[in-house]
Amino acid sequence: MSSPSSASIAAPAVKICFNTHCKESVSDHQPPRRRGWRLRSGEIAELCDRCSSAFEQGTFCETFHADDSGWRNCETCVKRLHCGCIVSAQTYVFLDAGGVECIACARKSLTMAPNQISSSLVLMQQHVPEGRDSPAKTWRSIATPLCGQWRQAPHMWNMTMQSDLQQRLSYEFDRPSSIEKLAPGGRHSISAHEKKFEPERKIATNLNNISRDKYTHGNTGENDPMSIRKSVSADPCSTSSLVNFEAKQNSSIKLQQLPVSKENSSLLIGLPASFSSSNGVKDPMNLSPNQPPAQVTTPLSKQFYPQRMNEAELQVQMRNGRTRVDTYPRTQLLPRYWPRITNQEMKQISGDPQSSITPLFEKMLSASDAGRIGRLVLPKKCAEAYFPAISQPEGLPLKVQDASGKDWVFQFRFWPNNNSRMYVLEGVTPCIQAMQLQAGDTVTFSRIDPEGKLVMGFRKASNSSIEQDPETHKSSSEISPPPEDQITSLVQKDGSTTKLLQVPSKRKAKTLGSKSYRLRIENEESMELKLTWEEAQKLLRPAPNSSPSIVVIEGHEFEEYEEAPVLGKKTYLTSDQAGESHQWVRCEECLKWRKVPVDALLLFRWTCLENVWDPERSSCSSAQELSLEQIADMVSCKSGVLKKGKAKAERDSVEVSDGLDTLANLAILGYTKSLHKSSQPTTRHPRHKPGCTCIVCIQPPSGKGPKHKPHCTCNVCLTVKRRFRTLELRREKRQSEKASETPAKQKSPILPSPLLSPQPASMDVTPTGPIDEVATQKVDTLNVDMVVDEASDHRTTSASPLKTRQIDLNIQPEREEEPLTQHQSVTLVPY
DNA sequence: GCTTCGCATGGAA
DNA sequence: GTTCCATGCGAAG
Repeated sequence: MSSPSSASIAAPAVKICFNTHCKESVSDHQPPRRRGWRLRSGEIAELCDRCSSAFEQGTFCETFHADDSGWRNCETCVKRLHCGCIVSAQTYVFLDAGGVECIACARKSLTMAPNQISSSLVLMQQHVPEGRDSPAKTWRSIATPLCGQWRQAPHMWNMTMQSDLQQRLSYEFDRPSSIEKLAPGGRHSISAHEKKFEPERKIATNLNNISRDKYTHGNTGENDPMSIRKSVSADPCSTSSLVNFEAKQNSSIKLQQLPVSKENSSLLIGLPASFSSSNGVKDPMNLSPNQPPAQVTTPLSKQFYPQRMNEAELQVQMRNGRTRVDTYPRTQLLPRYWPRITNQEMKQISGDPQSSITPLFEKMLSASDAGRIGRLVLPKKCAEAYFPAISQPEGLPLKVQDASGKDWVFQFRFWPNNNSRMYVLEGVTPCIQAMQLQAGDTVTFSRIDPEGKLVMGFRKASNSSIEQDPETHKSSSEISPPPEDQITSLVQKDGSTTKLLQVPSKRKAKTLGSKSYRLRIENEESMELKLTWEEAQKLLRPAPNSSPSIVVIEGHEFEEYEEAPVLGKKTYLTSDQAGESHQWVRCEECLKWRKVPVDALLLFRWTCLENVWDPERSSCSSAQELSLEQIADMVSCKSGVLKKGKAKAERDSVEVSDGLDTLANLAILGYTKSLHKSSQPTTRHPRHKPGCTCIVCIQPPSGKGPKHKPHCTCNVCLTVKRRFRTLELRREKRQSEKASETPAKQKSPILPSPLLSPQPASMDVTPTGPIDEVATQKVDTLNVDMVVDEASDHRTTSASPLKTRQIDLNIQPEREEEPLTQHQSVTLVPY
């Protein structure tokens, strides 16, 4: 049985209307109006007058396919679309986020955001089988240009397919000799990556078959798309099969910025050239084991392989339409590496219509990256996708322009790592310092074409404070001008600096793992934890509304607080010429410096309104006493002093730093609200100095130090024993006072008491036997858990986040593995 | 003793 | 279970 297509094509003299629902004959003198849709073979379906009219009016499917499956609605205008046949294949596009959109709406979208639609839509149009929705239906539809392509969720399926197609097509069509390698089973290897995406492989395999068919059937055009089309069977309603080449060729959707030769555009749009290792060693990113060695086609690649750029390769580039760096499926990168630059910004940067900027990727600097080691770890996929392939660990120098227009040369190299590679940029310290970047800041890599210049922008971490949830990002019309700190500097090819709007995102916080938690804390502008012990001591304040009790230990009188300390406001102390000391503090609101009494202990977010000592300057509108110079002197002087003494201070404080970190983190983690409350004069404990024997200072750091024997009589043990007894007695007294009014359901997570029942579940609360014995046993291991607990009196309610927060001042990593016995596990509660 | 380099390790995705 | 990557750490300079 011959198909309609073969009938119409093979026997032009006696033509029947291509519409299978129609048996009308078609005149030989075919007027244009009788031409219908383009077949996959490249021919145009020939229709009778009636069908042609229906087609031209866009009612063909409604007329003839009304009962067929595949009807959907345009996501934008809700118009009914038949997605089940080739007739209407050009009237809609698949959306990245799932669903379909009519071509009219798609055009509008394209006008607004050409780049973000082009490739994905075309690819989807081409390759997505019928009825196969995007696997990522939860992704938000791209509604506005400013939502930008970089904010789109990845379309893994689409991307993977693209990658695979790229491999195969570039392999098959770029290489005249490839015919020998197209024999069945001739595929050399299937990567794990491909195995994961078997459907895509099938599609690509079908393409393989097309190609093979092309050759085996003796078509002559080496790269003639038409010859391929002819080899494709034409089933008018089989959009589920293979590739709709016409979708690309005829669609009004054009791939922007893609120089595509007319002849091959339908086949080769989006196909990459590829970098390859200079020595021919296969790079993981090389597209095929048989990939030609040097399809170096990008301007960027000129920087790396100028000698390899020849006319033939340029032709390849032109044929392929896009360069390797352009076409590497960006969505294969982890979202945290997606560059957050919108099309608008790119236009703004490129300025010159002949040039364009291509955001490549970005990376938030880790502590290691920003540290003095001078190595910036590059995400592997980014490095392999956007930087030149390197085969030797030594790598090669890479010139990158920074935001100030200065050129930097980094060594782009890798280390072998777990059968893989770890890519780094070496020698970045000067650049990072010049940009004043630190851990948590983000560097962005982009490329300006046609120069191919690599540019390195940056974004300070302070953006995080204004980051929005991408789920709630606004449409273009709602977007207001960006705050200044959302602007990233980037350098144009002429050296001038262009400011880039950085689309806020919440991604950073999401991608920060626990390992990076400290990093995040460090980025909290308001939480400057990069403190020496002495600095931190000055900043610690008793929790608001907590009243101290006095305890005397070793002759020292202590104020004990039952709540965790909070961080106070950082201030500067100065002395005037008369020798009088002043304390200077900066208002959180107006940033003006105010003078306060030396002994004033201020809130973390102190403002002028709280300047009770100087009514004239208790408003942000009041003038500042200090000149800018004086402020600069004061700050720089103090900072300098701090830095000078930093090494020593760190050494001095190392033994308590862990406890301090924990204290500080604690204050941040759960009690930021406390920071805003008033703080009263704090502990009378003398400043912690070397030699201090307080319970904090005597702790060995992080599990270091000798284990204490059961009958150890050292200062630590004696102190702990004493304190435990004191605390226990006090607690018992308190609890007995409350016993009558507190339901038994109140389980103390802290300490046992005859008045408490049932037995607490917490491991920290399982002592039995005499207090002293328990205390001694606890001291034996010196696993002193300082339970920061509101639970002493009214604080035993479950609502308190403090309840379960523990500070282990004697951190012993191995402790977690040690099962606590009933006797061993007891918690001391220093107040 | 300090810095740099290269690799190893282990937590996170 | 695998891969990635932040960071630790020892060797070498």
